Amino acid sequence: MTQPTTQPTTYAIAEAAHRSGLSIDTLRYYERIQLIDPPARDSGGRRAYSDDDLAWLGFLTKLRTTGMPIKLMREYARLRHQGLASAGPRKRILERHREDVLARIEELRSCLDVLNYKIDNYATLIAAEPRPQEASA
Amino acid sequence: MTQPTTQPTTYAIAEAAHRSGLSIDTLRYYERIQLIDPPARDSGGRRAYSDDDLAWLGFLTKLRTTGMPIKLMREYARLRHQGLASAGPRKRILERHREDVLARIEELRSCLDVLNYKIDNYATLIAAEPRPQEASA
DNA sequence: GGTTGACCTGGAGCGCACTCCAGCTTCTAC
DNA sequence: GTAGAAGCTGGAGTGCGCTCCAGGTCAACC
Repeated sequence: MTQPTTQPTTYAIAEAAHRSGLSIDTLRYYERIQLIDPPARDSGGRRAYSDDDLAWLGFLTKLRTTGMPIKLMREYARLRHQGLASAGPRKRILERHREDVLARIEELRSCLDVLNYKIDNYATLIAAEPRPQEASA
Repeated sequence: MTQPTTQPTTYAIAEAAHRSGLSIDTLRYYERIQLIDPPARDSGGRRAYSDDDLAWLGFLTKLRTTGMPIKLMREYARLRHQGLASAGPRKRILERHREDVLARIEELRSCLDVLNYKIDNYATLIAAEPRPQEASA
């Protein structure tokens, strides 16, 4: 909490990291690779993240969490700067990504079946076994 | 198909790669890091994968697909060599992993909500917009 | 006014999971 | 018996997404 009492709410990088769940290094890294715009700076040249910045970070995090590659996130970020004109392309990126996520969920679910089968199998095996330590004489 | 007509079914590395969906390099890599046992060799010293080998590869692929780190897969592979005695630990690994997969599915699903929201938003925005090219005079 | 701690920069390093390469052997087909 | 395809080995290289570091600045508190 290092606000100069003038601007409503800005966050030092440590606070922004805490709130976004990213590391300080990652925040600077995201800025470097232009995933986020350079945030405002305070009088001492330190980054001062706004609520909007945090909201964008939050959305980026959703995209990362769902496995969108950073390259594509950059493309999305770039389009964002063009405002409304790029709404179509951005929508298409998200739709495409939604398909990927749905497919991924399906993939995971199908692997779950195998896991369940294997686990059941082990359960049966173990139940059938005489206890390993106290062998039944 | 390079079988000497004696052994029932073995597969050259290219065929094994094709059937497992892994690359030839990955098969050799998995062997190097002891995820799989060295397969049999034919008279010329070439790898000859069995159906059992392929089944194990198939299972490994499920684990990888669901994000199990290779280190843990190695641990699982190691336990496997101890036979029935390690059924308990192996079951525990799979149960733990199942939890991870379920959590991951939930995470993806919750991100989907955000994606859907955003996409709807774009749809509304775009619908409200006068067509970009043929501006309404 | 000196120390402490948060933050700054540019750049190097890292862990993971492959992937590629050079140089060699071996089988197959002509 | 020779060309070409497929496979072999050990080791180096790659792409991704961070993560760490050295050396410096700045502000605040004692």
